[in-house]
Amino acid sequence: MANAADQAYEKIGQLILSGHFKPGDRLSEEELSRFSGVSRTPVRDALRRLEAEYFVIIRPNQGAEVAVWSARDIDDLFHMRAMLEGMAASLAAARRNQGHIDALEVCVDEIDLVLEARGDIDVAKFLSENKKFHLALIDAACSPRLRSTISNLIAPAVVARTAETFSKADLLRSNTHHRELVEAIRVGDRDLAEAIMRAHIHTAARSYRQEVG
Amino acid sequence: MANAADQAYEKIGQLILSGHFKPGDRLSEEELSRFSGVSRTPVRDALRRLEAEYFVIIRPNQGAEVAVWSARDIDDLFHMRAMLEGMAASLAAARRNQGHIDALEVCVDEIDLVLEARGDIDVAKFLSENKKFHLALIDAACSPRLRSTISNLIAPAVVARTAETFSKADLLRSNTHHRELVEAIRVGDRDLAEAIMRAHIHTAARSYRQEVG
DNA sequence: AAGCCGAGAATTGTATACAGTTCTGCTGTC
DNA sequence: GACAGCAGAACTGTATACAATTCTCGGCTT
Repeated sequence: MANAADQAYEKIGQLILSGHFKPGDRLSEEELSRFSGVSRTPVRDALRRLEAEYFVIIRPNQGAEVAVWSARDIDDLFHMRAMLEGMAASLAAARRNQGHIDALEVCVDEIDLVLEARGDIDVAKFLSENKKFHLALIDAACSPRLRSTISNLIAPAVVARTAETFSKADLLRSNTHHRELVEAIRVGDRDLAEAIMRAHIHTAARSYRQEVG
Repeated sequence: MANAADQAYEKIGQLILSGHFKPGDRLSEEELSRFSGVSRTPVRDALRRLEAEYFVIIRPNQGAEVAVWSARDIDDLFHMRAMLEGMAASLAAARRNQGHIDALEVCVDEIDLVLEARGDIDVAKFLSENKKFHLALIDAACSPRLRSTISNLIAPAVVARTAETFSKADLLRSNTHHRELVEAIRVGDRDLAEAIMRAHIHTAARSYRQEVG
């Protein structure tokens, strides 16, 4: 990481994901400063970013704490993603651009490579490639506003962990969705693209609920 | 305003809205610091917030500039608001809570008071009361994640200025929508509440387009 | 003449010192 | 014994000094 703020952001995120800090725990700026090895200034910067992603909650003059996610919060999150990423898919189909479509295809191929590998699936690799696909789709929508809004929704841990308990069949189906989506975008079918994306997210939500909730 | 960061936030927002800084203009931290009368630290804080609301664009190590809004950006913004505030209306109808419904009603009554006043309509007052209604609706949805996401979309100037060119008939119709919406929430009709809200936002988008675009 | 290069200036990023607020726990009162 | 009130501590918020990066512009090379 280039700058101190990103460094702090990464470190704090890890500390939350790893369970070192649990939901509801107080986050002292000085303590985080020691953990991340940078001063309080970039730590504060990182905390504001994490607040935007709903990782932490900041109360003026009263510091930050790790956000508590209720089942309802997670349902709402998936619903929002379904709508907004559905919109992104629709826009991508409307404003289709060859470069962006090519990028999407590369992502889908990469995910297939991970899934076709012999032995156990590299889940971490799948997750990062999957994230790339979703980011590429947002870029294909050519809407900076939509991009920044969705980015804040994708970052949360809940999302990053969704696939950890997926079966191989689930993962294969997921990438089939991706292929169908890219095809719908290529031919410019907005409604189909949007519908596929919504179904894709709602499927993920269902898997998550079965596993966790 | 209590703290320096809010002060800077308000001042910078005013400078952009008033046209002192135009889209694409560079925003120097030191200059903003002089304008707002606080040091660079809270100015930086304010700039990050304004970035989340897409008022400004920040490039690492290269400073901030006033964001340029294309017609497409504004269309997308309205579309996003229609979906998300529609979702909020739906949730409010599902999770209906008397306190929140009462609050909504107070807002609608307040707006009627503004509209029924003799002489010219106090547009500023209408706008602030209208904003209160939309915020009260978000609260009624009882979804903190949705709340913070929508808040970032409501803040932009484009939205705040939508009603400045409305006719009195438009404003009356707008509040009629509000009343119908509250009624739908009261009886727990999620679909109706969502549909009314979406129509309400799309109506605003149409008026905006006729006037500006 | 066009373009590359580098020193200096200007600006952002970070650390640290200080100010202001909130929290804690004791004390005194009823 | 319960509770209000008040130091003192701990923490967040802000200002300022310093470091690192980027920008500017004159001079040099081709």
